[in-house]
Amino acid sequence: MKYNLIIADDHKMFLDGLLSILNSEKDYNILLTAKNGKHIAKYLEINPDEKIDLIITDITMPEMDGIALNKIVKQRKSNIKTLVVSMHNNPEMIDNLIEHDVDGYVPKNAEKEELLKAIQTILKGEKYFSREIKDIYMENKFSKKKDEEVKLTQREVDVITLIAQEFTTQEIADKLFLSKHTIESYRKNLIAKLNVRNLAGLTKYALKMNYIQN
Amino acid sequence: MKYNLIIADDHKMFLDGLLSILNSEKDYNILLTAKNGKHIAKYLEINPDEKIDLIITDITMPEMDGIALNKIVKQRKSNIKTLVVSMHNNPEMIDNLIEHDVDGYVPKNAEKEELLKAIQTILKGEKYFSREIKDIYMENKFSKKKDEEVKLTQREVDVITLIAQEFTTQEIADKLFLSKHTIESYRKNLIAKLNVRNLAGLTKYALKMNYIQN
DNA sequence: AACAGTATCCCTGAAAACAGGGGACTTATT
DNA sequence: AATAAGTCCCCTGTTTTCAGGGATACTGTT
Repeated sequence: MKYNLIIADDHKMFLDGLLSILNSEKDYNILLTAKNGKHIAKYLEINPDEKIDLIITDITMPEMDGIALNKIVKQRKSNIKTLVVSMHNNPEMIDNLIEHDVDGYVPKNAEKEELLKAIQTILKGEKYFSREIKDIYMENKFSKKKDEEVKLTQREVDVITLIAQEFTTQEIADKLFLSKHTIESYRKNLIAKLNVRNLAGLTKYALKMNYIQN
Repeated sequence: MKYNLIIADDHKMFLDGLLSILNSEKDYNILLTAKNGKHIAKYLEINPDEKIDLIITDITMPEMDGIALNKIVKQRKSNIKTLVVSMHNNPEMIDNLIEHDVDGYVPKNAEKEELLKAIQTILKGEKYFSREIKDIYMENKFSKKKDEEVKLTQREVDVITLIAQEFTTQEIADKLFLSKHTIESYRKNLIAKLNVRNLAGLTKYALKMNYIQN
């Protein structure tokens, strides 16, 4: 029985590379390749019952990035594994992905042997993170202790994301179908929670956490 | 007679992809692959008489990047062609490379057919630039006026930098020994000049321009 | 001498942000 | 059953931002 794989990467040549690596392995069947997460999300929606074992995805892609894709996949509790292959190695992204239960993370400059090992490990039901990624993650966790870790709720993330996109309180209220008072409360709480002084601080936090792109 | 190619890319998986594409073409012989420009520069130094037809290179690499490598290759007047394959498409890099007489530029999200076409075209002695790259280059050349409009004065840079650091108007006024009205004027002008809506927009601009670090 | 650009300061008035409270309802955890 | 956490709404004020004006003065260029 072959494993069914899906790959998302907007760099076609990289995709070709991945395909040539995986096609020479007889255990893997590539179901689908896509240049952004949206295609895959749609595919999952249309084919809810198809057996999909693993989605390999880049992080930065147009329309829907790997972080959003992983989130969608993991929210549906469908036992589809996810492996991120990326050249980005910033701690917040890694943190975000691990918190959303990604199954593995391999940098793009890894050897193909490592990629194959990662895939095998994940398909066995274990996690696989490259040494480099683990180091970055740990380093980040240790230095976080100083600044006392803050965790935002989903709603708070929604609000700060919109704030950082330059929407006014009233506009955000309209978008989320809430009262403007509520949004004001959220902003107030966010400023207190994140220990910043104003919009500028919230915006920088949102950027650091990759809630928005710049 | 086969063509001799050299490839430089620090992403090994991408390198694998490129190799698998080129190995299935019988006209090309891969002399060397390297994960940065320095290895190649050294190789050229040691083997000054070897027939090398084309160097395919990424831009961002550790130690010596593709821009520096291209510069070295083109300075020695050795008739070695250079093709850049990159995911970066910022106008300044493209400009720089074209000025240093690179022979071609293909984005990493191009199809493999386009890559092969680029290689063939360059080996015939012509230049090859993807439509996308040409567009960015032209857009940049023609819109110089627009850029000048968005140029900030030193004082404006001072103010936006402090704004993005979460200082209030009064604090900025104190720091710069100005009236708070002046700072308000600057903020107003900045918002108009940069075509943003509020503090969040200014903050993002300051980050993009590296006036502040995040 | 006229002009463009920059830097500085001021005004009004409306809109938004911010500080610092309270309360109610839902869901998850203990 | 009690508690905690999260979401949502509201109030009273004060401060700040923001839009749209105008004004003076210095500098370098034409």
